[in-house]
Formats: sequence, structure tokens, C-alpha cells
Amino acid sequence: MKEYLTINEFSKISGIKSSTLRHWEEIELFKPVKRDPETNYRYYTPEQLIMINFIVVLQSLNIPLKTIRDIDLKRNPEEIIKLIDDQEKILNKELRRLQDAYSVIHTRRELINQGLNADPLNISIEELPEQHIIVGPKTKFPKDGSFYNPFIDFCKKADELHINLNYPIGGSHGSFEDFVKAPGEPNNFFSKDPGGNQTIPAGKYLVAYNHGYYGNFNDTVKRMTDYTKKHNISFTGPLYAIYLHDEICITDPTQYLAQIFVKIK
Amino acid sequence: MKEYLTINEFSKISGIKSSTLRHWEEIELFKPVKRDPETNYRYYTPEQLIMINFIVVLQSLNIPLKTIRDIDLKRNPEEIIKLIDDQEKILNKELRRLQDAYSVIHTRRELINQGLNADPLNISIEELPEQHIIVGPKTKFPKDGSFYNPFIDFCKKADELHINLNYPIGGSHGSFEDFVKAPGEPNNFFSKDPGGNQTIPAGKYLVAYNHGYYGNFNDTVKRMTDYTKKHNISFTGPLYAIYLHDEICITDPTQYLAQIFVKIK
DNA sequence: TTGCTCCTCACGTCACGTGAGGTGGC
DNA sequence: TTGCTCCTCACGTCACGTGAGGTGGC
Repeated sequence: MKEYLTINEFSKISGIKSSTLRHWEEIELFKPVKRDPETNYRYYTPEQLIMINFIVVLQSLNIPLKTIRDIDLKRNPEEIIKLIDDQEKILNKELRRLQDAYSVIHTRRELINQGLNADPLNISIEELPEQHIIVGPKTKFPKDGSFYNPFIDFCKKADELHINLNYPIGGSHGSFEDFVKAPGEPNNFFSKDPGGNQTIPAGKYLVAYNHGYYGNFNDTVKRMTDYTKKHNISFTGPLYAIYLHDEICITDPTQYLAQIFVKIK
Repeated sequence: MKEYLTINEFSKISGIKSSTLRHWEEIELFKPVKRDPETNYRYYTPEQLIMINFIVVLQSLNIPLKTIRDIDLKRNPEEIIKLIDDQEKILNKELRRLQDAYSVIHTRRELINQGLNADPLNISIEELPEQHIIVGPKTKFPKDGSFYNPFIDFCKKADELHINLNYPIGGSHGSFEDFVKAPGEPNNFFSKDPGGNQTIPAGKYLVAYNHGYYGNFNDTVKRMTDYTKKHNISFTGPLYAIYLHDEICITDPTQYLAQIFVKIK
């Protein structure tokens, strides 16, 4: 009859490395039931698998080992239930955090991909789907037109307004004419948060692209006005500019890629 | 015009501690745009918030900082899309892992709570809901009745059979009579996995409790047979025994609490 | 002088992982 | 003797956090 498991046998069955088992013994978190007095070999029992599995679960919930050890010492049903209740709350937060992170990188992926498929020199009329956003407070641009201070204001108020700054950030202008007058000075910044409660409606939009640093729209303004005159288009609602490619995927600032779109009347 | 942000200003807006910002500079992950040549003060710009937010998102996905740095150096749209695609897969795994952990502690909580509300000395007939489980292979008990080897077999085959050993483990006997013959030797071990594809049907069950170490059912067997005779009950299907309170919440092995239940014909 | 914000540098911490050097029975 | 499994002990690593001691302008 083999009653005891050596460290490597126990390691294989539990999936915990032997070095980790030695470490857990040293910090007095989890001990073998027995040590051979001659050889100092560690011996574990199969029912210890129950305990070690529970430790692994607690650890996977990011509970520090010290805390787990302290629980272990004074464990009783009421304490464990309290611990679990606390952890369920923490876990829900963690799940939300990860789902947010997922949503962020997914949204970014979509925009980067749109940028890769776009022809930056072409202006076109496109059917755009509804887009969810969260709009920041009205901007106040200084006379020199620097976007630094308005942007900082936006970032500072983000928390309060539940704006997640991890999503791609864009700027909105009151109208096409506002944009033409001051292309680098949007009325508002917004984050492209798919859970946002504000929406850019679906519909026919004039869509243009621009290569350049934030707020530098070069000849794109002229290209757009020329196009609207030629095709005799007029607009309704705000104009939106959002960076599909920014410093996150491009090293050269002159190659940042903005998408500019405004709804056709 | 204030163009630059000091380390503490940038820290407040970004939510990243200044010590972390210094560390990230040291490992060449994220640098201030400028250093004052006189005072060596660090200066950041608001648009660096975009980048640092992205770094935070990547880090929250458990990507090592070295990897993030390497991405940063050779970033381009295609690479970033590839990175995001890879991370979406990893993130899905992580989400599943956390949801599993949640499910495990939630299931444990339920059982511990049942144990707290139970009267261990009372035998009763109860309406039980359907329970999901995953049953392990048939056990082979040695002559001395030790459950160590059968239990190890169960643990070793768990991975292969998609049995999550983190859930509470129970034992099932072919019938009430089998249990009476050898209470400490279940035909199968099972895990109480709420996602399991096998079920214990809802219905009327005889429910008893037992205080004692694994497989030690003391006088509970006699108490149950006496009860069945007195009330003239007969059973159908297997008998299940599951530990509501085990070493996870109890230090004294003689106080482990098992629930034993078998369906009434 | 005091208070404030920044700086560097060294050391601590957490949860291990690695590797050197040694043991003991087949 | 060789191979194998175990041991201890020291040091490395990752991502910071902390604290000591110093600077420079109001």
C-alpha cells in the first residue's frame, strides 16, 4: 500500500511545481503531512489535493499568499463564507475590468483596420452605421490654438463624466462650416466608447481622410470644400474627426491617419 | 501657455504613480518627451496620455512590460492588429478562467451554507433540485479499504475527463444497499461541477448528515437503516455523499460534515 | 529659514524559478 | 560506478514601492 506521495508525484497530480511547493512550505502556507526524519523527504497525502486546489482558486483571484495563510489558520465555515462573499465582489470588478480591456482593444482593432482599408486620398459618400460615443465638456481653445490645455481639461474631467480614456479619442465640430473655419479646434472631444449613451446616427456621410499630426488637416479642408461645391452637397449635424492610426500604431507623427465625416442633408 | 506636465501632474491625470513612471523610464518602456538639462526634471505632454493608456490596457491583459516595450519599438498597424488578435484569444481564456473560479467559490459557498443550516442529527425527506455533476471512472478499492489509491486514480484521470477538481468532490454508491455494505467505498467519485453534463434528478430524497473524516460514517448508516425500516421507505438510483464542510473550512477532521442523500421510490 | 516639488540611488518585497552542490538507495 | 530522486542554500527576476539624502526657486 502506497499511502504517501513524494513531492514530484504530488506536483504532477496537483499541477503545482515542486519549487512552488517548497516555497509554500517555507512561507508556512502549505506543508507536507510528513517529513522523513532520515532523508528529510517531503510526503503528501491525496486529500491534501482538496486544500491545494482551494489555495490555487484563491490565488487565481489575486489574493496574496499571506492572506490565504492567515485564513487557513483560523478557518471556520462563517469566515470562509465571508471570504467568499468579499471575493465575489472583487471578482465581479475584475471581470468588468477585463471585459472593458477587451472592448477597448476590440474597438481599436476595428479602427486600425478601417485605416488599413481606407484610401486616404479619396473622398467619398458612405453609409455609416450608428456609433456610440461619450462626449466631453465644451472645449475652450486659447488664442494660439494649442490643443494641450483643452485636451488636459478633457482628460481631467474624464473620470467624473465616466469617460474611459482608453478608447480612441476624437473631436467633434458644431458643423462642417465650423470645421472649415478652425479645423484644429473641435468644440468637444469624445471617446469612442461602444457602451456610450450618446450616438452618432446611422446614415449617409461624406467621409475624408487626412495624414498628419493631431489637428493638422493640411489640404484636406480644401479637398472637402472643393468636393462639396462640385457635387453640390449640404450637411446637417456635427462634423467628427477621429484618429484611426495614432501613436499607438505609427511612429512618425506626420503619418497619423484621421477619418473625418459629416452627415449629408 | 503651459505646454508640459511635470511628473506629478502627469501622474494625477494618468492615474499612474510617479514611482511607476520613473520605473518605466528606467526600463525604457515610456519616457518623458523632455528632461530639463539644468534640474533633470521630467516633462510629459498631454498626448502621451494616449500611449500610456494603451500601455495600461496591454498591461492589464498581463502582457509583460518587456514585450510591450518591444512592440512599442517596431509598432505599425499590421503588428498591432496581430497583437490585438492574439490578446483577444488570451483574454477569452483569462475570462473563462476567472468565471470558472467564480463558479467554484460560488458552489462552495452554497454547500458550506447548506451545512450551516443543516441539523446533523436529523434525518428527513426533502425535495431536492436537479444537480449537475461530472462522474469519474469506477473505483477499485484495495482490500484494506483505503480510499487513497482510488482517489489518486480519480485525480489523475480528472484532466482527461474534463473534471475540475476545484469543485467539491463527492462519492456515489450504486444503491442504498451498496452504501450500507461498504459506506467508505463509493463506486465513483464525482465533482459537483454546475457545468457538468451528468445530472442528479430533482425529486424527493432521504437526506442525512454525518460528522467525521472522509469515509467514516459512524452510526449514520444505522440511523438511516432504522429510519427506512420505521417509515417503510424504499429507494431508487444511486446514493450520493458529499462533504459540505471539509478541510477547507474545518480544522478538526472529526468535524467534517457530509450530506448523504438517496432518491425515494 | 521654511515648504514644496522634483531628483538619484539603494534597498525591500512578492512569488516564485534556477542552478550549484550534495545525499542515499538500487 | 551510474542514474535517479530527493535535499538545502543562495542568488536571480519581475514590477514596482519606500525611504534616505539632496537640490532649487519662491
